[in-house]
Amino acid sequence: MESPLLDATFAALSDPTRRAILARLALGEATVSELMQPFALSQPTISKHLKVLEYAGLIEGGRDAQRRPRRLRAEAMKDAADWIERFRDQWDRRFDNLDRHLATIKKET
Amino acid sequence: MESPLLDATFAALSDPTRRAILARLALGEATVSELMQPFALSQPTISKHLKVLEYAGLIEGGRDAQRRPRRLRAEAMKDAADWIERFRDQWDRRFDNLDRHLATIKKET
DNA sequence: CATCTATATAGCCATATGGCTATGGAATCA
DNA sequence: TGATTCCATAGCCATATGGCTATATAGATG
Repeated sequence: MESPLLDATFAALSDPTRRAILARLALGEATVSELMQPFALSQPTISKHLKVLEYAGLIEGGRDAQRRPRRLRAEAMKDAADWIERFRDQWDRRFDNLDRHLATIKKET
Repeated sequence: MESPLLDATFAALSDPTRRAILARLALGEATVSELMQPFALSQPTISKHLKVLEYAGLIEGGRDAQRRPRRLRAEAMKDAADWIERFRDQWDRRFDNLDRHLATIKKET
């Protein structure tokens, strides 16, 4: 039931800067300087965001000389998507049941 | 690009208690006392969680005498699901491109 | 070696979050 | 009316979060 990683994933997704970073990384690997570029934020602030994303398992880092290029890890994202999907299934079934129930009532009258 | 509601939705989903409450509400309307029942948490704490969920647009409240039954609103959840899905599309396309690229390279050798 | 580039880390600050207790208010019920 | 039930609100506390500046470290380069 409980899932600290899922907690961390949703929390990571709750910030617009981090979502933008993920969107950028969906296009391919990028260095910190590159990721920093679109934002009016300091470099340490970006590094902090990257740490949050890494903690959530959403990205991982490599190394290329002084650079620490980040790339996506899609699995954590999938866990989040799965939770919502399972939720939606349950929700949909509920309406199916309601539909059947209403149909039954209609039949009975 | 920015979306305060999406921020709020993901933030709301990042807490296990709130996800459990949503799962319960997927089964149908429930009062605060009913929602409280599975948890070792005080009533005001549950009310606070409900407020967070309501702020995120994930639930809404009705009234029945002293009771304040809550029910789901699926739309906000859908926004979150949509964001992830659009993300995944982009991500998948990237691999498609990579596949094509590799195929091209292979052809050329 | 000296320096420059790329990034991380430390530490500060203000605000948000998640828990609690205490209290208040509205309906119901005796 | 008075007590009880259901819930909200206020206020406190500890910790987390998101921003910053200043500084440290690692690798490249003159």
